[in-house]
Amino acid sequence: MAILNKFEQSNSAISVVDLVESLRQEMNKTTVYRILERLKNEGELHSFTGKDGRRWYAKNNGCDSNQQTHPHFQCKECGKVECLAFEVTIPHIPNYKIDSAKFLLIGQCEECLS
Amino acid sequence: MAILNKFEQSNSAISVVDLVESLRQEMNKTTVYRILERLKNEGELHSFTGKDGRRWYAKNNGCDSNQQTHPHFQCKECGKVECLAFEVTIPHIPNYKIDSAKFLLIGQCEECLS
DNA sequence: TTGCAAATGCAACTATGTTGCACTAATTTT
DNA sequence: AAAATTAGTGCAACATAGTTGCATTTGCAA
Repeated sequence: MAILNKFEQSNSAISVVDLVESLRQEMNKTTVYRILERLKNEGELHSFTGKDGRRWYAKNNGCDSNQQTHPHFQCKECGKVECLAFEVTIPHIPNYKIDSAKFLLIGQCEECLS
Repeated sequence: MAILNKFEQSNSAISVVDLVESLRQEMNKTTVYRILERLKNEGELHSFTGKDGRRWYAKNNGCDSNQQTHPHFQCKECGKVECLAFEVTIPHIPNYKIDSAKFLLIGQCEECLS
């Protein structure tokens, strides 16, 4: 479907805001939200929160166990978000049960630095 | 001032929503937002985003350099957020400049587990 | 064709957070 | 002490992300 296409074409994460906007003529925003949630439940996508508290989605390329997670990077200048290609071990805390972790790095990307 | 008191009394982080609510009779929500931002700039507090994208604040107990950050933990049952008492090294990425990092662990806290 | 379930559209709503502007301290200056 | 500047507060209106209820459409199966 149209939404998955968007993720095939770009390797970056895409914000829900952008998706709703760019699909405005094809489908309703409620539909976009619902499809994204479905794709997440089906394991095609994963979601996380950007530096401003808005939701982003990205393709699931295998990975993401209970022990490991990959960080995301957001450029504070252009706003772009990427999945970083390495895994981080989720720390263990005595007496707590950790299900998942969100690791967001904020800074400047290659293009914005030059 | 009244807001700092709230943070002295509790060691957990406090969500802006809770603060606005609990101070409703003493001050306007705009004022709460502004004071929180000021305390953050002055280095008294730090802010971050909870699992649902809402903003939380917590006391600054020294620490938080450019190289290290402490993770936050949010209980998915009771919603409580805590600063974790250890530091995590912020990874270095070639050609990128990393300014800061947000590390949020999600799971169940001691009380909710028992 | 009929009937049912899943998917979509639409409008209204909720909630977080922001902004502009007026008003009120609190300080400083003369 | 009076006037003038500055910082802090309140209020209302706004902006935007995300959700919900309900009606309508679509697709598929009996």
